[in-house]
Amino acid sequence: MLDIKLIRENPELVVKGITNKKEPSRVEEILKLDEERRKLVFETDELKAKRNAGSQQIGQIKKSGGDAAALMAEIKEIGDKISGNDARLRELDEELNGILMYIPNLPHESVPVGSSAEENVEVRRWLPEGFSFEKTNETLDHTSLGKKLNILDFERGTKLSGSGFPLYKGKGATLERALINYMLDFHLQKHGYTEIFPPFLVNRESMKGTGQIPKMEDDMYAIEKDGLYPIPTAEVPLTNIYRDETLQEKELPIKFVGYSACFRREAGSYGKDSKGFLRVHQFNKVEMVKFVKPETSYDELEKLVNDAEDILKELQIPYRVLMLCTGDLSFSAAKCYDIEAWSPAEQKWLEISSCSNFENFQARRANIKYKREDNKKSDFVHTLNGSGLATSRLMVSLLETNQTPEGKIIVPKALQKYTGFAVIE
RNA sequence: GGAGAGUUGGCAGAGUGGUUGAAUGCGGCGGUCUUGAAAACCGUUAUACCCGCAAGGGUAUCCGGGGUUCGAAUCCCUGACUCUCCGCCA
Repeated sequence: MLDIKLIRENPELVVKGITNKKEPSRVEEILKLDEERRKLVFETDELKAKRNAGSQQIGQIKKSGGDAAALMAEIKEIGDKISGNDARLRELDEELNGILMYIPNLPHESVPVGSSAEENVEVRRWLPEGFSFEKTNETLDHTSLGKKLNILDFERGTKLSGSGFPLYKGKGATLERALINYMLDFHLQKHGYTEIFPPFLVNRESMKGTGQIPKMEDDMYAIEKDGLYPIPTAEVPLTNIYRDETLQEKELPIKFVGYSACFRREAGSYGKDSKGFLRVHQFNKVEMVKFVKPETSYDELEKLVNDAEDILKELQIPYRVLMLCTGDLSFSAAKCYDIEAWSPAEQKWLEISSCSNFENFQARRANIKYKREDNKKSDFVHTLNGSGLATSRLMVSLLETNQTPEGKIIVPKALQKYTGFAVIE
């Protein structure tokens, strides 16, 4: 949520940011509603002041045994006017809020202006020693490998739940679990995060807090009977941990890491990247979330990306880091780096992590503040999050990069103590 | 699922429909005293919004939302949550 004051005072700046994000700007509408609202608030507050004074007077008259009927009638009239104004005010608030909830965060000034993914900027890439982009005749894709080695069963996953619900089997299941545990331990031990095991279903307020709702509502699963939503990422519970709370400055930065299953409807994306793990409705992800002071959030973003990259380096997975351009930036993000791992069989890069700084956009929605030590005032924190990492597409790259010409999988060294085996054959 | 009790400021806890943003205690902050500290004493101690250059003023907030009333922390309706007992259950 953007600060209404920012919109009021710098409308052209806001319009520019929204336009660069390829979102509809409704700033004119907002300004009009805001003005009407303020006028009405002023008028109504004055009426209320009058009523309060009158009511007190009535109390005094009654106490001293006088007749207050005339004054009571007069004040009642004011009261009726107030009721009318309040009703209109509620309408205005609802309307204004409704629009504000759909206004995206503004891109940071360092973000390249662009209209689509093609204009994202590659900032670096990392390749293991001796790595080659060449695809040999023997290179199998992850679905073939999964079938051949009997570790992935997409067909039966579909039988159970529908397409996009992968089923891992045998060493595949173990490998998946090992990957999750390995990544969690890595961030805990090497990067100093605190582990959270969150609920996988959250209420509507939480979904609003991080910005999934209302804009992306169609992409979310919903359990209507209970008013709950299966989380699309652990970002939602992890960030909402401090919803409606005020933190102390000395507590910051707070760094959480947590595993969750992630559920996404992927509405409207049928047919795109539908093979195997490339686009699924349920996947596993280890997510990092930070609450930081505003002045440090961009440094923290760089560190966050590095934390995610460290995993890939140790797993010897080729990857590149992209800075997203304004047009590809998500609704809530001010700046975002994507990490993409190389898929030898697909011969393309697959997004496996997205690390974003939301500045105070989420903190405003979720009302997460901190008390400053210098002036004792409270201010919104900045929130960040990044996948560290999503397992499904990582699994694609992991299986494909570590296959031998005979179609076996060599488990990366770092994972072996988690899997208990070194080869899948 | 059934029955009951509850939710008040950072915390504990009082509160009769009428100058209650809210007693009291603790904590926090500032000060006096002290070589320093403790103790004691004195003072202070929320948030949001609106008007205003400012000083300042106003409004709202006692779990959320609606209502009754000239006036609601207090009465009514509704939702959420917590606790106790019963039932069911991995």
